[in-house]
Amino acid sequence: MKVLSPSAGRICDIALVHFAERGYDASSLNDIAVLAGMRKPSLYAHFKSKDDLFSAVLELALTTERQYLEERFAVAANASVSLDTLYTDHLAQRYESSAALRFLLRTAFFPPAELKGQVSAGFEAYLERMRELFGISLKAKHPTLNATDLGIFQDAYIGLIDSLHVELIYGNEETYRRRVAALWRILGDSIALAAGQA
Amino acid sequence: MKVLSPSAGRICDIALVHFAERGYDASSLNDIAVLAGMRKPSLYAHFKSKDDLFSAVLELALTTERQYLEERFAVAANASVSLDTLYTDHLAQRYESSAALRFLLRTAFFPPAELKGQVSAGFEAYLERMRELFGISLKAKHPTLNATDLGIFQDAYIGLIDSLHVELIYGNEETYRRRVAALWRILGDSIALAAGQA
Amino acid sequence: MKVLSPSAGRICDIALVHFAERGYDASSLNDIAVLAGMRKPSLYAHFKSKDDLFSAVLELALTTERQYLEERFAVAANASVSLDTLYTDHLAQRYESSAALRFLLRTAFFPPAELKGQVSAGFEAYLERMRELFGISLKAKHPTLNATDLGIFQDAYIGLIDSLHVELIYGNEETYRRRVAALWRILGDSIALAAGQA
Amino acid sequence: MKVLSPSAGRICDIALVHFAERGYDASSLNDIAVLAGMRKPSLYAHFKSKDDLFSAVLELALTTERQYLEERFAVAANASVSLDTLYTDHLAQRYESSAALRFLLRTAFFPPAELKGQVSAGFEAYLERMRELFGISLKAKHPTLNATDLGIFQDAYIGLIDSLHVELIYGNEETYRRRVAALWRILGDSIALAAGQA
DNA sequence: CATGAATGAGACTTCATTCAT
DNA sequence: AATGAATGAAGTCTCATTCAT
Repeated sequence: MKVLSPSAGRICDIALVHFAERGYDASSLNDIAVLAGMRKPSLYAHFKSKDDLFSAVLELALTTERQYLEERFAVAANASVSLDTLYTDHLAQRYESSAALRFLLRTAFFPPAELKGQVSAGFEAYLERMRELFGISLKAKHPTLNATDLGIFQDAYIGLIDSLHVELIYGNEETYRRRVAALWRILGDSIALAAGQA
Repeated sequence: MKVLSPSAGRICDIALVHFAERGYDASSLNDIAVLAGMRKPSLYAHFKSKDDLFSAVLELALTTERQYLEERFAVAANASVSLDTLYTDHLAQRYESSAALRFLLRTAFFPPAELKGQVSAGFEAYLERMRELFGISLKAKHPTLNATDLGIFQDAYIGLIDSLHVELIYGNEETYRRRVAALWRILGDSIALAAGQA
Repeated sequence: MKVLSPSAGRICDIALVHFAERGYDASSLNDIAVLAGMRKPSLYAHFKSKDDLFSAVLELALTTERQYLEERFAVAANASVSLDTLYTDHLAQRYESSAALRFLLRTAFFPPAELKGQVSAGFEAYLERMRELFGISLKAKHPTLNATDLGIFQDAYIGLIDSLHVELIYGNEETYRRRVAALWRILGDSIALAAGQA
Repeated sequence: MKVLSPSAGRICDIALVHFAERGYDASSLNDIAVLAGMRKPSLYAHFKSKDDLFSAVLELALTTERQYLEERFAVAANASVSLDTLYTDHLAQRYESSAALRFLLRTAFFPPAELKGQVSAGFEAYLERMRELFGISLKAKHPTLNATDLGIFQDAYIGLIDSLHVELIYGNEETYRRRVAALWRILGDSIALAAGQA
C-alpha cells in the first residue's frame, strides 16, 4: 500500500466515484481529470496508466471497507448487540454513503479482464475477514454451537450479505427491507434451533 | 417480441455471449459482426443501433430464462421433488450452459445507463415470477404454512437465489457448494419450524 | 430528354424537393427512397446512380422552369402588361411554389463537382432564353431603343433577376420587397431616359 | 471572437478554403487535417466538433470581409473616387483572391441547417454595414438627394452587389463584365436623374 | 419492379497514451 | 506537477452501390 501524494489522493477519490457509477470501460480518463481540476495528461504524473489508477482505487476501496468492517464488528465486543444489528442494519446506509463499497461490489462482480486476479484476491480476503468476524461474534453469543454448525452459519451469513448487496444494487428499497427481514428470520431460526439443541 | 430473421437471430446469439462476457461498453460491434461472419455495417441491416441490438438480446435472454424457469418448476407439480432440488440444484449448471442467464445477471446488476428502465422492468418481472412459482411449490409441500410465513420464505428464497447468482459470478466452485448447503440448511430449518408449529 | 416511367417520375419529384432543400451532398438516397415509398436498392431499378438521378432531376427542373418562362412571357404578347409585372411580380410566389426553381438556383450556384458542366450549360441556356424573351418584350414596348441600349437593359434585367433570386434564398420578405422596388426603379428610370432621348 | 492559437489559426485558414470550395457537407475533417499537416484526431485538440470548426471559420471570414469593406470604403473619404470604382471595381479580384468572400457567399446562400441562425445573423450585419457605407459615400457625392431616394439607391446597390456576387459564382468573366457595366449604367442614370431633379 | 442482405469506403468522434515544454 | 499538441487505434454509424432472389 503506497502512500499517495495529496493530488493523487484527490484523483483517487474522484475516480472511485466515477468507476463506481460507470464501471471501468465506460469511465473516461478525460472526465476524471476534468473533475479533478486538471487535464488528462496530468493524470500520468500520478499514475502510469488507466489500469494503474484503477488498481490504486481498488486498494483504496479495499482499505476503506476493511477498516469499516473492523470498526463495525468491534462494537459487538463491547456492547451486547444483537447479531442482526451487528452489520446488516448499517449496510444500506453504508452502501449509499460509501462509493468505496459500491465500487468494490461492481468490481468484484465484473472486474476488467486484465485485473481479474488482483480484484478477486482482494475481495475474497475482505469477505473472508467478514466471515471470521461474524464467526467470533456468533461464538460469543452462542458458545454452545459446535464447529460444524458455526461454519455453516458463517457461510450463510456471507451469502446473506451478498444477497443484500445485490438488492442494494437493484436499488429497490421496499424489496430490500423485506429481504433483510426474511433472511434474518431464517438465519435466526436456524441458529436458535442449533443453539437450543446443543 | 418481434420475430427475428435467421441472420438477426444468429447475430443475437453471438451478441448474447459477447455482451455476457464483456458487458455493454467493452463489446464492439466489429467483433460481433466478424463472429457472425459478416462485416460491421451489415449489422445495421438487422438492428438500427447498438442499443437496438442490445435490447433485442435482452428480450431474447429474458424469454429464454423465463421459459427455463417454467420448465423447471413444472417438474415439481408432477413428481414429489424435494424443495432444494427444485431449482437450485440445476442453477450452477444452468449458469455455465446459459449465456442468457449470465447476460441477464450482468445486465440486471449493472445495466447500461440508457437502458436502465427496460432492463429493470424485465428482470424484476422475471424474479417476481420465480417468487410466485416458488410460493406455489412451497404451499404444495407445506399446506399448513400461513400467508405471512409463506411470503417471508418467498422473499428468502429470492434472496437465496440472488446470493447463489453472486457466488456463481465469483466463480469459486467450492465456496458455491458450501453456500448452497448453508443457505438451504437455514431455509429448511426455518420452514420446518414454521410448518411444525402450525 | 428521356421519358420517365411513372415510378421514376415520382422519385424525381421527391428527389427534386430533397435536393432543393439539402443540396446534393446532404441528400441521402435512403431518405429519398423511403419518401418515395420504397427501399434504397429499388432506386437502382430506375436510375443507375445518384448522379444519374440528380441529372434526371436537373433535366426535369430545367424543363419545368423553361416552360414556366415561356408561359409567363407569352402573356406579354397578348395583353399590354407593364414590364415590371411581366415576370418579377410572380417571382416570389414562383420561388415558394416551385421546388424546381429552388433546386435550379442551388444547383446553378454550387453544382456538385462532377456535374458542373451539365449544370452550367443547362442553366446558362435558361438565363439566355430569359434574356431573349425580355429583349423581345422590351423592344415591343420601346421600339425606339437602339441595339446597344437594348443589350444593356437585357443584361441589367438578368442581373436584376439574379439579385432577386438571391434575396429569395436569403428568405427575408421585407428586404425582398424593398429590393424589387429599388431595382425596378433604377431600371425604369434608365429605360425611360434612353427611350426618351431616342 | 476568441483568439486562436497558431495551429488553430492555420487549421482555420485551410478549412476556410476547403469549405469555400466544397461546402460544409462535402468537406471532410480528414482532408482538412492532412492539409494542415496533422492527423484527424488532432483537430479535436483545437475544435470540439466539425460545427465548432465551421463556426470559427465563419467568424474568421466575417471579420476578414468586414475589415476589407471598411478599408475599401475608407478610400472614398480621402480621394474623389467615382462611385463605381468605389467597391465594384475590386469585387472580381477580391472574389478571386479571398477565400473568405467565397466561403461567405456559399455559406450565406446555403448554410448548413444547424448553423442557419448564426450564419444569417452574421451575414445580414455584413450587408447592412455595406449598405450604410454606400449610403455615406453616395450622400457625400450627391448631397441633394432626399432621404427616400437615398434609401432606394442603397437598396439597389446591395441588390447590385448580390447580383455581381452571383455572376462571380457562375464564373463567366465576359458575362460578369457586361453585367457590371449594365447595372452601373442603370444605377448611374437613376441617381443622375434624382440628383438633377433636386 | 422490388428488396433483403451484404459491403468497402469513409464519415465524425473518443480513447488512452506520449512527449516536449 | 502540469499541459498543449499530437496520434494510432478503435468506436458507432451512414453512404452509395451490388447482387441474388
